[in-house]
Amino acid sequence: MAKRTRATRPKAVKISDVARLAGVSVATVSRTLARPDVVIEETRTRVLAAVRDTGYTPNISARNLRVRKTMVVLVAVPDIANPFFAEVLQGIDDTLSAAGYGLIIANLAGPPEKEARYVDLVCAGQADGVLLLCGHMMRSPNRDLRDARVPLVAACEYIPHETFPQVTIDNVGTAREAVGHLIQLGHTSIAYLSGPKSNILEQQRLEGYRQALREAGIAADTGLILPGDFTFRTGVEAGRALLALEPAARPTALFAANDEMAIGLIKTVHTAGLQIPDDLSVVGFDGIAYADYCEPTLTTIVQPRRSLGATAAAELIALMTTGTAELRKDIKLPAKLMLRDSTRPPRKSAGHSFRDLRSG
Amino acid sequence: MAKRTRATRPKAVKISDVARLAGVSVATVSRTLARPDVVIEETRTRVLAAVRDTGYTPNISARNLRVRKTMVVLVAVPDIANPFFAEVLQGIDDTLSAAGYGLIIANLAGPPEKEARYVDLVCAGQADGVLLLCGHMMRSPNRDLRDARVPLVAACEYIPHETFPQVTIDNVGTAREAVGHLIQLGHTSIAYLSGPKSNILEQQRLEGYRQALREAGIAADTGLILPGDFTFRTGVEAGRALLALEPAARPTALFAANDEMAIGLIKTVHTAGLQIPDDLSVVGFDGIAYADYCEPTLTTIVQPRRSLGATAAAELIALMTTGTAELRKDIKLPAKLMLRDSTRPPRKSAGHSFRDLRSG
DNA sequence: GATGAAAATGTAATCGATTACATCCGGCGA
DNA sequence: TCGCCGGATGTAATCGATTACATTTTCATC
Repeated sequence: MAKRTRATRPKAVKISDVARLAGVSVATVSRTLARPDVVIEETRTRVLAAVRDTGYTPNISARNLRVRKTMVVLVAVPDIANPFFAEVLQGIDDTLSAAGYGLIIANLAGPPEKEARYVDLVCAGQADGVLLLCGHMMRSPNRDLRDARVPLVAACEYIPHETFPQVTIDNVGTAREAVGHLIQLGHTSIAYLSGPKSNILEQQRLEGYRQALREAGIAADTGLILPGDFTFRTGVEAGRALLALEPAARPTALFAANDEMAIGLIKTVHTAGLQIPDDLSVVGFDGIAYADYCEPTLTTIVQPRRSLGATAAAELIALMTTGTAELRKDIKLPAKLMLRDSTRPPRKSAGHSFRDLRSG
Repeated sequence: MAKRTRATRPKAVKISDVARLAGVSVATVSRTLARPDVVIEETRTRVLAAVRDTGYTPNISARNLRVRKTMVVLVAVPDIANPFFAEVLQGIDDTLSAAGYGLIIANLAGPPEKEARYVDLVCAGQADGVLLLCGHMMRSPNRDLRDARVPLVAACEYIPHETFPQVTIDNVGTAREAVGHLIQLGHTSIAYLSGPKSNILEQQRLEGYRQALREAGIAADTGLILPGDFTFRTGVEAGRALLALEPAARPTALFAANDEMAIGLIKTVHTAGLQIPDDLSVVGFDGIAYADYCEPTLTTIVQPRRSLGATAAAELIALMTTGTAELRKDIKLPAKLMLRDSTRPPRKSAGHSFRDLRSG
């Protein structure tokens, strides 16, 4: 007489079915599956046979309800279509799914109410932990993610003033190294193609740029800081801005806060007739796959994308299983400068680093 | 006295707490939240106030256990780092999360036992539906995804001999159109850079290529079919193969089964001194973002990536909620040829389509 | 063979929500 | 006034697994 209002999934084998078939109690079945060593050999084989025959698999909702765990973690990603994050996600996925966790991906590109929905979901206990790749604490109108009393770990983008573990690279130091490479080559007029000012990565990379110039005794010229927002499009715009300058006033090198902008810029100035790297050396940041595909290939800072994800995931697992683990608050992973075809000494220079050329 | 073996999440507000505070029964609270119209105004406001004061959110595991639903769908993706799928995922995510579903992403790049784990997970009732972007039926050693008795929908890659809905583009027809464009321009020696032979998309695109040649009365030259596997690397290799040919024997145009290979090939032959499109016209397939970033920009077939995802998701939702809906088995979405800078009439030709030049 | 500890298994409470069914109450028609 | 109807709410069964505690079995030892 059961009238099915909604689509109902039929007949599921449950633990009591297995128990009946094996001639044991449900407790024994559960134990056989959870801790095989505590049941006697003979019972175990009987139970396992029954499990196989019935095709039993435990109902996860029931288990979760009982043990108060969900075995899923939520990963907040700024933009899933961004290849950089896609690779970080791979690392996360590898580690987490090996440990038996499922992951819900919260793609924050899109309407902001989505973020709120995800926060509520976590607060409702739908996840055992959260991985933030998004550079900010997620909020919903009434709650904060912290209210969820769930372990948090951040990766890639540093979130200031927080106490949970964060897995990042040394953006300041690596940016300094990138610009240092240009200086080594003999460049003294080095532009910076920036990200959105509010972004922490942008702030750190800009700081690295400044430090490198300062160390080399090169005066920072604010006219050489081009606005951008990490997208290809703004790279193109920056390229046009460069072309609009008097040739003599043009920088001989440029450090871009990420690869996408660098590639956009290169494409633009290259089509306009500038030679890369002869007329302009370019260094990017991130090490996305296309940095190695474009023409010329891009010298860039390669971030350990998979490791960033995997490390953060491992840290979160530790946190989730052992409660408050030893909080390694700031975990820095090494990023390295990958030399490719987009950098070279400036034309006028002999190739040595005559740092005081600038003082004219 | 509660000794916490595992990390236990503390104090969760439950429905009975709300009921007590509001001075009503749990049933009333549940009803207030599920069907506000059946409780009287005064009670409703009292309950809602209690909900707000306590910060109550229902325990999803408990609800799922009771109503036998999970509100999550599993999405099987061949490779999450592939920008094409990343965008399809966006469409899926938009639609699904708007409808209140969470999504578990099964990234099939990686060890095959992962696929099995996901199959088991679905069979265990952990998902209400599955979206397959992977071109094959998922399996685990003992089970098939069909055993899960859960709605399935496939998208992007067609899976033959199945009865569930599939959302794809007309690969044969669009490939024919792409090659037709080259023929229109006057090309008669047109190479094909193929995908892996076992892949259905490859088979369909190859078929489209053949049809276009046949219609134009051009004899298919199997020497012009270059092996590839959809990766950038094989595009590079194909480029080298092309360069190794006698200049006179080289095709004047090439159709690549996807953009990534096309870009790899262009980069390779371009660095070697061939002019694109003057010496070689190239058409790609997919319309990934980089097709518009590379130098020259790539003429390609643009797939409606977001719509593919969104449509498939919508179809799955229909299936999940209304049981066996009207099964629109094959849903074809339009893809369009995007003309950019990588195609042009062949050098010798006047630019008109003198199709019978070949018979010379 | 009795004894007790340890090992194996069983019983039943529990997790937190949904919902069929029971109950209560007010109002309306006869 | 009685009885009935229907709307609002309460009671308690239920979903399916885990596990504390109870009970039974095993077995080494004297």
